[in-house]
Amino acid sequence: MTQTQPSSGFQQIDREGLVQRVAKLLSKAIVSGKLAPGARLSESVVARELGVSRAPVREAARLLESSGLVRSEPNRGFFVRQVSIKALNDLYELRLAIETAVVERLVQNWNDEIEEALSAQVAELHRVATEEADIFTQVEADMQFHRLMCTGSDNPKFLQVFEQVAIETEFSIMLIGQLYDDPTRIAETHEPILEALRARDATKAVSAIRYHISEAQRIVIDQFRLLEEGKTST
Amino acid sequence: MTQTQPSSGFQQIDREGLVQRVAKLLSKAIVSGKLAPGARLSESVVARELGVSRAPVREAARLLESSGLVRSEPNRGFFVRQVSIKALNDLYELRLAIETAVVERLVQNWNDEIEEALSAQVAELHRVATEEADIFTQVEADMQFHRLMCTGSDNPKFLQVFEQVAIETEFSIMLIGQLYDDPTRIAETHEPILEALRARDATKAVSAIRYHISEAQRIVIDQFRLLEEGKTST
DNA sequence: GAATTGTAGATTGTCGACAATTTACTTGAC
DNA sequence: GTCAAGTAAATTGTCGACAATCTACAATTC
Repeated sequence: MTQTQPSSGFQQIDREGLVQRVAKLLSKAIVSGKLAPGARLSESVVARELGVSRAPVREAARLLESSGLVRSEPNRGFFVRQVSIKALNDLYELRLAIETAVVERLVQNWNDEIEEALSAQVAELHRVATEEADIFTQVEADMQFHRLMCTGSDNPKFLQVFEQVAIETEFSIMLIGQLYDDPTRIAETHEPILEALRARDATKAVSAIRYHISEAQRIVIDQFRLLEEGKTST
Repeated sequence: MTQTQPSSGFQQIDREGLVQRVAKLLSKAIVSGKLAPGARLSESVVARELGVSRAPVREAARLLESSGLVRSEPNRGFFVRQVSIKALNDLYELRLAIETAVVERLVQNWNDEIEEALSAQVAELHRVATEEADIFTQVEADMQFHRLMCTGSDNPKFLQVFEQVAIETEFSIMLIGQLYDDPTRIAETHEPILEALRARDATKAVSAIRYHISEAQRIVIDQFRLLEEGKTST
């Protein structure tokens, strides 16, 4: 039983392994562009940089490999995968396939708990759009909505796949966020999905999510193309 | 340029790392039931058993973790996941979502090369059904057909997800294979898919794959339920 | 001068050992 | 007898070191 202590007011201390922390740090460095795409990431350099041994770095790299952020070549090490226009396209195709299936299941096992969670998350999306300016918080909130949908689908495998592409997804949402002048626009795009789910209308929900993802796809690709053109011309 | 030497007749030698081999061995041990579901898999025991150090075992376990065959608890180690009826159901739901999207793309970028590969694989399915009795070879051939479809979809992420659930998929096909009295039946169930793809009929192809997977799902669940009942009664 | 072979440096792959943590058992108090 | 605390064995987490492999460059041959 995972009963929490009666309001001891203590926060859970750093109960995640070194491997996870290294992986998080690495992925942040990659999506933020600190590590150039295609660059070899040397185990010893990373290990020295973070002040740990090479073993946890290797395991973290293998973790990131399965989420597609780095690729490994035997006896040659790990390399940073580059996000290409095609890769982003492929990512959204995958998300379309997964999340379509997710909303279909969500309509089936819709209940108050899920409704509560998703509604609250849309509210949160509006809140962070108005109160806070931090783009990263907004991206996190957007991700969380989709994560909640996957969780609610009651199929852990959907969530698992989502988490695997989560980092790239996060990266792409960041691109979207930079495009919209009005941050509340992000929040609004999620409402039709929630509405269709509330009505338990499978057809409507599917087309809502398809529209949502396709629009995001279009925006991300456009934005990314601009970003690349700017890079090559400078 | 990856130009092959002019027919030197040499075969590529075992160019995969120790980690991959350990992972393959472990996964085989799990799906074959040698390692009981829920059992803790001790690093030192596995390492000693295979005659290697613990480091490659740990990395292999982490690899298997991302394919959902084992789960890890911090400071407690790795445990083999149990395949439940629900897990199999979930697996097939995921495959349905993925492979539906795959055939949709396959219809779009259909070409002679893909047609050749898939046709050959169906022929291979027939061959192993008649000539050889080895169930494992048949399962491998079945898997390969679906893998080829994912490859042909030209979206690496689909293939990636497929490979992740590959081991469980293999396990489930094994169950199907044991059910059919006539092994050629497996080969035949793949023909409607290929036909629809050849005709480049998206609607037909989607319903063919949906039928194929749903039937497989039904059979696997039934077979697995029998297996479990037999276990509890003995 | 171009291509091949040889060699030195660097990097990954694997290992055995020690530290940190968990687990199972024993001991003791009530 | 039950519960708690303490303790020892076992297991995982991390590390530094050595072996295997790759990369880059120099030397040699044609």
